[in-house]
Amino acid sequence: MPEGHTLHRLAKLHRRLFVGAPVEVSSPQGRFASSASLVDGRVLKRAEAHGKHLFHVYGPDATVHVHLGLYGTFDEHLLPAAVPVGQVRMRLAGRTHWADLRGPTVCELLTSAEVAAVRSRLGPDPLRRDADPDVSFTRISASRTSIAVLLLDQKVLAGVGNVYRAEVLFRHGVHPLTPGLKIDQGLWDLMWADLVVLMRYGVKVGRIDTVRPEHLPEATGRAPRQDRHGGEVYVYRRTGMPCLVCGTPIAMSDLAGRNLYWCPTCQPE
DNA sequence: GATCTATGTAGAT
DNA sequence: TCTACCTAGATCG
Repeated sequence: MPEGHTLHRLAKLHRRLFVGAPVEVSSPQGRFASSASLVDGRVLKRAEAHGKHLFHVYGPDATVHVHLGLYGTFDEHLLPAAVPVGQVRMRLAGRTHWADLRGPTVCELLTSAEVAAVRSRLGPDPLRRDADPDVSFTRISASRTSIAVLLLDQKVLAGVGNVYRAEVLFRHGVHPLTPGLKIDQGLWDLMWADLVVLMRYGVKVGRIDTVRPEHLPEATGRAPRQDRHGGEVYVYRRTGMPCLVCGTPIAMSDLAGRNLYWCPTCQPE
């Protein structure tokens, strides 16, 4: 379930469970074994997220960089640790809890300079206090590329994935193929502020809910709950189902290899 | 049990 | 624009 909120939630959880104490780090699967041995037993200093990237900082020259990709997962449990099941890339064991990482796109040990290089390729993250939405707007307003593609470009802004993209475009009545340069500053400021609210909520509850109460199926009697991703949304994966606002069937198409969902009536061209 | 699909990205073409 | 990566839940039969 990895959009930015998932990684920030993990960072928060790992701060609580592991930061400030020595951590046993291993790689039952073996693919991370040599790096794990370099941080095994050291005190975890910080855990933080930038966009969809997670960083476990052990020292100035030892940070574990994790990207979950499409199917990576972390799971955390109370000690004692169980025998590893399946392909566990990295296992952490602290004073009270242990955690397993499976299926990440990236799990690597970096120096602080390498971390800086990774982060320099990321745009502002709506979930970080240091984020400047104008940096995103500068790129968006200079681009003929569609806003739907720009929202997934992690250099433009970091942390938004396919669900938040679809939902924020719906909530602002923006057609996905609108060129970036047609998005004015006022609209972008509203979309950014909305992402901050939606994604902070996602960090808090651990799932993506974007539907206003008055639009919920219970209130409208219009459509059954759509729960495939664990939350309540307007358009994501609701192809052919009636729009919660106007009843028009939700549309889907492929855009740059990703599924795109929108309401043809609420988001006119 | 087999098959399909996906909230992502890098690298090849 | 295409493919590989590599996991789990949903769906099919």
